[in-house]
Formats: sequence, C-alpha cells, structure tokens
Amino acid sequence: MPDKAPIRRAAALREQLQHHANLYYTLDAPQIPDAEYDRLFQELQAIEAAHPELQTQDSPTQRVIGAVLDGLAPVRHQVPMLSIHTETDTTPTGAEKFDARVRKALALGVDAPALAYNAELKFDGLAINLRYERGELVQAATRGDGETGEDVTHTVRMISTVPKRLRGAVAVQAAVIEVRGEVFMRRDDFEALNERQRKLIEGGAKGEKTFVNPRNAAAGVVRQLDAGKAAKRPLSFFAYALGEVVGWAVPGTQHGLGAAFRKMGLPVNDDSQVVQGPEGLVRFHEAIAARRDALPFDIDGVVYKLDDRAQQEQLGFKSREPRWAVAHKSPAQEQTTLLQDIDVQVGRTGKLTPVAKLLPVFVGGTTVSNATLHNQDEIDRKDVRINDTVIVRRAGDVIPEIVGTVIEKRPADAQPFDLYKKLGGKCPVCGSEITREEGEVDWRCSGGLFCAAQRKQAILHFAGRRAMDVEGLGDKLVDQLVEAGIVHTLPELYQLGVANLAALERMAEKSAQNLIDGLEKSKQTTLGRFLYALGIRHVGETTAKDLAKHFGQLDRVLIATEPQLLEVNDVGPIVAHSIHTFFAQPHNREIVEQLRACGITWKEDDGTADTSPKPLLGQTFVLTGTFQTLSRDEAKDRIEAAGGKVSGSVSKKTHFVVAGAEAGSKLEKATELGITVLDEAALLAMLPAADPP
DNA sequence: GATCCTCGAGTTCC
DNA sequence: CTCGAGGATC
Repeated sequence: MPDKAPIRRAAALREQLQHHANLYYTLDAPQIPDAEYDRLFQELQAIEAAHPELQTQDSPTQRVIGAVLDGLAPVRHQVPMLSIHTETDTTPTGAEKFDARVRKALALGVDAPALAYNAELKFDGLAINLRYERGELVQAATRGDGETGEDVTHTVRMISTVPKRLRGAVAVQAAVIEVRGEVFMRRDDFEALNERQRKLIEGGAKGEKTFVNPRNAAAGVVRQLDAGKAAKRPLSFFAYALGEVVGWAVPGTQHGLGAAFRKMGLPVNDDSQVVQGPEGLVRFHEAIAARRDALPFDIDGVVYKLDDRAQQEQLGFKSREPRWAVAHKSPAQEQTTLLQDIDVQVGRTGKLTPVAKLLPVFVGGTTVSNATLHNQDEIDRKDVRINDTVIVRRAGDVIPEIVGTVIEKRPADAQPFDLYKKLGGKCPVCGSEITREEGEVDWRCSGGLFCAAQRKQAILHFAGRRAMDVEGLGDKLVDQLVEAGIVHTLPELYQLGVANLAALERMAEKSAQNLIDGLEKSKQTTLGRFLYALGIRHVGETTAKDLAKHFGQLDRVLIATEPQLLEVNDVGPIVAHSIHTFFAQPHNREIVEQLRACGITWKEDDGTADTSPKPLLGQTFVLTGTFQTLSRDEAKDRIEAAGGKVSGSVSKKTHFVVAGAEAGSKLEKATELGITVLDEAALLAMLPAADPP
C-alpha cells in the first residue's frame, strides 16, 4: 500500500498553487509573496519526483500557468511564449551550475575557452508580444498561458516608448517581426499613480483601488479595457527577444539583437552586458544586486542567455524551457513568517509602540525577528492578528516592515489586537494609566519619569552622542543602573563612584572607571547640547541650538516667557508652550540646578568667541550614503563649524547634496531637482582644515 | 487656507 | 529612513 500522506499533500499543494496562480495572473491580486509561491511549487515538484505515480496531467508543474480573462480577445501566439527556467539558488553557485550545465550539453572539454553570455536584468513586469508587419505595429498580446494570450493592443499603444512604426529600411521590408519584451512601471510612476488613486478614494470615487506593487499596477493597466484610462498611467517597455520573424535576417548573437532593436527605435535596457564564463556571470549578478535598490524599476533578478545563436540552437529546448537561458533570482525582499506575539514598548516620551515578535526569517540579507507596527491604527488598517502568517519586507531601507497578512492562513482563534485591552489600560512597565489625546493616534504612559522605561530612555538620550556624549554609558548599563535603583534622576549619574558600580554584575573596575571618566569628560559641553540633553518635548537638536544662540545664557532661557520664546527661529506656539511648561515645573528646575552643581559647564554666550573661517555661510547641505573617511556626524559637525547648514531632506532650497557609497533616494531627488552633487573629496576640499585635536 | 519645508521621534540589525 | 506634524511662507 502506498503511503497516504504524500498523496494528500500533493493534492493540497496542487489546489493551493492553482488558486494562487489564478489570483496572480488573472486577477492581479496575489495574496502570498512570490517566494512563498516558489516554495510551494518546489515542494510539489519534489513530491512528484519522489513519487512519479502521483503526477497528474493538470498539475501546475506540468504547464505554463495563466489563463485568459474575459473581455479581452484571445490571441494565439505564432511562436509559443515560453518561460525561462528559474534558478532559485541566489548565491554565485546558481550561476556556476548554469554554466556547467551548458558546457556539458555542448560537450565542451575542461580546456575549452569560456562561453560568452549576454547578461540582462529580469524586469518585474509582464511579458508582451508586439507584432510588427512591414514595420507597423499591428497587435500587442500578453503571454497568457504561453500558447494563447490576450489582445492588449489598445493599451500598449498608449505606451509612449513603444514605437507604432519601426525605423529603418530592413524593418519596414520585413513581412513580420514579433518583438518580445517586458511592460513594467517605474517606481516613481507607481508611487505617483498610487498617490493619485488614494486621493480619488478619499474623494469618494467608487471602484478605484491602490496597487500593491509596480508589477500588479502594470498588469492592471495593460489589461484595462478602457484605453483612455490606461493612457494616464505611465508604463515603460524594454525589448529583449523575438517571436515570429518573416523576411528579416536575425542577428547571430543576443547582444546583436539588442543593437538591432535599438536601431529600429525600440527601447532596450542598457544594463545588459556580454560577459565571459561563470566568473563574468557571478560578477554581473553581484554588481546588479548592489545596485538593485538604486534602479528606477523593480527587478527580481537577472537573466543569462548564451550569446551565440548557433550555440543556442545546438542546445535547444527541454520540454517547456530553453536550455540556453536561465533566470537567476536575487535574494527575496519579501517573505512570510509567523507573527508570534505583539509586544508593547514604551518610548522616551511615553509613547506606546506595538512591536511584532516574528518567527525569525531571512529576508533581504539578514534575519529579522522584530518589526514595528507603529500604532493601533496601523494594526487595524493591515488587519494583523497574533498567530497570523504575515508578509515581511525589507525594502530599499534597512528597517523591516509588515506589508500585510495572509488571510487564508489565519487560525480560527486569531483575535484582533487591541492595545488598550491587552494592557488593561495600564503602562506595561510602570502600571500608570495610559491616555490618548483627542484626535491623536498614539497612546501614552502618563507615568512620566516615574516610569522606569521613560527614565531609562531619558538617561540614554541625555548620554547620547549628539547630546552630552557620555562615553561608556550604553543600553545595558542604563538598564542595570535603573533596575538596581542606583540612578533615579539625571544628576545622580554624576554622583556615581567605583563603589556603587562594583555592586553591579559584570562590572569590573576597569569599565567602572571608564564610565566615571566618560562622565567627567562630558561635563565640558555647550549650552545647545545641554538643552537638547534635557529631552524637552518638541526640542530636538536644531531647536536646542537655536535656543542657545538666541538666549546665550541658560538663565535667560529658564525665565523666558512664551512670547519671548516665540521670537526664536522656528519656534511656534506649541514648541514655546512645551519649553515654558518644562521649566515652570519646580522639579525640572531642580534637576537643572543639580546638574549645574555637578560641574557641568559651557562657555556662556558662545558663538562670539568663535573666529574660525565661515566659508560655507548660508549654504544648505544634505548628506546621503556612507563616506570613506568622515562619519556622518563628523561631516555634519565640520560643515556646521564652517558656517553651513545640514538638513535632512532635499528640497529646492538645498544647495549641495553630498553623496557617499550606497546613496539612496535623496540622490535621486537631487538629480531630479538639478542640485549639485558632491562626493566626499569635493566636500573636504570646501572645508577649512580640521581643528587640531 | 493651502503648500512647502524642516524638525522631531521612533525604529532594526550587527 | 520615513512618517507626522509644527512652522513659515505665499
């Protein structure tokens, strides 16, 4: 008797795959990320390989998936549109395995020269066949199931970069040239489209929706029945392959085909490269992986094609895929995992932040186990529940985010998460009541500095690099000091001695001395840093500096009235009120006095004594990426010392953007606005020599 | 009153 | 890095 388990599993997998393929291809509304689909697909393949008797005719592994949607006319492809074998091994080994397979199939010996490949990007859009007859675009069709697609001529005609007529005599003389390529949406176009959609929805428009990602947006737009509507949604196109050809001498290489396309006026991506052997493939894969986030469009990996057409023909096809090409995926940027619990953190200002505790999952190059859920609104919007399977993404940035939840994997007992109910209305750290201001999203702990969490955060903020810069006082140590009841208020930090530190675990004499030295060193500071370190609400680094500059002396700040505070740069009623209230409280006044008594000093009225050259006066800089010699903080300090301003975001008022390695969206914005971009060397050249230490 | 610009605050992993 | 919101500007 055969084992029943694999039979049942295979059937279940087939059903699931069918379902998701339908959601993805026909309805443009996937519920699981591609990586999860691939995993299910591979599991089914593995079962079928182990138990060939379980393979069925209709198994998703046996056909090119996709279906024809009602409303668009079916188009039978003259030459089938096949898919490319996908290598899911995202390491360099994937490329090496492909090269080894090709060499073996061509019966090449070990000493035969390296093969030439055309390496291309794998665009994340949808494949389209453009049929040109005598140079005229007569029809555009989707891939469909590979044999039959849908007629989308009306929407594809709206894509400005798709020529209605091919250029050059050869193209016009050819009876038929079918050009295959990818229709996709650039990321900026996608964002703009979704922005417009959001506004429409807010405005009460019915039947409008936002799109999950550029690929779905592109698919949705191409398969729009209404061409007028499609015209307002910018799509792009790259050509990369041929379908039926009658009366044209096809170039002998893949890269030659690209060149021929360009001559005909077809858009061809210029990241393609001819590379030699497996080393070349690996280098290309790595170079593209490094640039992936900076590309203006999404890709899901790269494609390697044997460059020489004669060799391609020699290799031929394996059932439904060419043997001479492979798609090499990049590491997944989206994964699913189990949301095991939702914790609540207390921030410095008392803000309660729900944090998802995830079953650790490898995504975008690191293992992620936590992700912020921001606030209750966000949880409700995404309908995330404990024990849900959620989709986790690490997009262009570093910070993981929860994209959504896989509804059908939700266990029956999953309850909606209610922050207030979960906490029973009390702060999880100090038990104080939690409150929410009218119209605000965030719940806050009302315990103030009585709350150990807020106290810890306040101390950490005080000791921070851009505040008092106390060396040797980190996360763990603050935790211990507060838990052990050694430090309750900021001034108590300065009363620490080797003796009471010795009581702590893992606190050798050496590190105790380090901390005491660090505290001693921090006493010499500036008024701006000191004001910032106090952690007054709405007073960040910049405002603190402005206050210091405006008032010059601490005592003048202490007695300033709200109208007087309003005279400070960038201080409005809310900030003025916050500052005034802070210093009006006797308890805060006392802390300030005690800190002064501890020996914290700065040059009162500083700024006048500063005679260093100010060549950058009036210039605004924005920093992005990582620099070679300077840290971001150093760069900021040096620019400010030279009279310049450093801002966080690029705008029309920005004079220079300084870009280091792996610069992100800010660089893009700078080019867009035509702002001068400097590299680190150019910045250093503008700065006066550094102060001797 | 609307729009643009900037600042503050919160956040992850190694 | 991104979001939200405070402040400035038209």
